[in-house]
Amino acid sequence: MNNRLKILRAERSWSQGDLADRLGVSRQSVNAIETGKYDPSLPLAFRIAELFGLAIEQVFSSPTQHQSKAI
Amino acid sequence: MNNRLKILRAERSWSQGDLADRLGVSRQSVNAIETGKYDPSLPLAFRIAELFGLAIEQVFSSPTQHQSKAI
DNA sequence: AGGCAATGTAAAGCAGGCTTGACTAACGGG
DNA sequence: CCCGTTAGTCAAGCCTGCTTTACATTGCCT
Repeated sequence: MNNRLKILRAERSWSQGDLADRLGVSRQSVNAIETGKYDPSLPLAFRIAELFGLAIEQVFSSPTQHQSKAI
Repeated sequence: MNNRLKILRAERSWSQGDLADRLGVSRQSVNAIETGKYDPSLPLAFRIAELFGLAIEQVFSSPTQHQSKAI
């Protein structure tokens, strides 16, 4: 499960701690999700998508889905 | 976290066991998700959405999002 | 050099997702 | 009436998401 969290966060110049506060989770959770240690729960995935104003599919990509190679 | 799993499943005339097989989880997991006992993991939510050809947001609705009252 | 912010990482523990196995109840078909 | 299918539920156990605390590293600023 890849995700664009690090990019979206960097676009807004937020630290991992900033993002964690906005999501109501710990900084370590944000770091673990960004570095692919584990996947967020579905409710947290919803909060993340809402925070960035995107659909879940635009933030996270299932490994079973094929990726578009270019933007 | 509400979901339309039961409706989507009924539209296809699948039993909980059928759906569980297609998703690669147990029948009890499907039942628990349908009856709101717990939320699926994000990877499972992706598999569910893909199986029905819908976006995750079209299957699950975050409690923080306001629902449309009619279809 | 020393201090601070940001990131990465680890250990221990709690909460929640998911499994298997089993039991119950409702239903329709022989 | 019995049988098979479906659905709901419970219990025990395992694995994963998430927490807190803590430490190491890098880079920037005085």
